[in-house]
Amino acid sequence: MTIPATLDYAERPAALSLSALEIGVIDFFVGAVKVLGMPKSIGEIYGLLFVSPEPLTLDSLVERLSMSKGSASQGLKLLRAFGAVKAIYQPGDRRDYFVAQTELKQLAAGFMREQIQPRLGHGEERLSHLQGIADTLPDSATGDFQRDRVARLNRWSKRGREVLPLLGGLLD
Amino acid sequence: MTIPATLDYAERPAALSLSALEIGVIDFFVGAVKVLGMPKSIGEIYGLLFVSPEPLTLDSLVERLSMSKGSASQGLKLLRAFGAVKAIYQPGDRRDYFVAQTELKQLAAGFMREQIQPRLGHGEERLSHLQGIADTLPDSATGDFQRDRVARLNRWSKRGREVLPLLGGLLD
DNA sequence: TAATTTGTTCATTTTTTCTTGAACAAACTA
DNA sequence: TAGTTTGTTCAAGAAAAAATGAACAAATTA
Repeated sequence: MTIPATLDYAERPAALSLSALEIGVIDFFVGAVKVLGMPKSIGEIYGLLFVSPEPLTLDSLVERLSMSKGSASQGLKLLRAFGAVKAIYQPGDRRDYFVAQTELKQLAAGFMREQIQPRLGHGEERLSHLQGIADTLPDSATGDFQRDRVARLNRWSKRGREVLPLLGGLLD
Repeated sequence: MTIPATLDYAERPAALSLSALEIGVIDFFVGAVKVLGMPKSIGEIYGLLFVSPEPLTLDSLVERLSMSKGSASQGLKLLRAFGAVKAIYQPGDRRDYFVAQTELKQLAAGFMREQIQPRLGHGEERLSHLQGIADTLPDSATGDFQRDRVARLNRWSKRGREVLPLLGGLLD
């Protein structure tokens, strides 16, 4: 009992309910989150919320994106942590409704806070550990060279701390 | 999108020939390239070259990092494309010798050119496709809303093109 | 020319990351 | 209270990314 090849869209029924514009916007965000190193489900969820004039429930995301409830729940959790999505109260309905936060500056701030800052923290720790080792290096040509390298890493780190906060200001 | 909590070079046999400082620096760069979405072999190669006072051959990288020749070759290829590593000629030796390029600004420029710009290009294409669809949307509340969203994406894109070039200037 | 060294490519294997779906808990409702 | 709806968690499976190693080519040397 096979279905004719020309009807293969029937295999992904829910995708039919997305308009060309919705598909295009989702596509855009899937590409964007890939650049930022995030799973595509994140881009799908944010993208659909971004084009939707109405708030959407978890179930409608699951249905329209043909995505598992687990992925949708996890994805929304992450997006809320970023401040990229917020839950809004709808009177007379127990379900959570979600809308996209669309201020670029806030999106960038959330990404910075949740993804970048924690990792930079680790880097700083590693760096001070390295400095400790560098200080014990012998007073040889190699020792001098390597101390210089560690000094360079410290300059990079300092420069990073100076530059990152400026980015926010550029995104108003 | 997940980052391993700890890196255990000390446990690996061939890592024995690496000093504590070398391990620490490699560790630092493995963390850094992960943040940038690159494989750890890239961080290992760059890290070892970064701390090494002498240029290294492909074979010495393979040996000291206990990495396959294939990975080392591929990694060096990518790092050269970035301008993060350069091959230097050693008289009387047929092998290629490699050194790390350590100017932060140039490293950033290479990363931008090889990784960021191409992906942004795709985004621009998708965006103009989206604009085409938006222009055909009916003159309804939903149509207006969605046209507005696409307009917002275009503003983001424009802002990105304005801001990215400024970054280079901040890294002197 | 045959053998050796050096480095690249790419199919396969391994590792890592993402998604799924079922079990569960909490909050409501009949 | 028993049943339903809503959403979360997490073990297991699927998919994607990275590393390996063997085959190959190019350059060199005996």
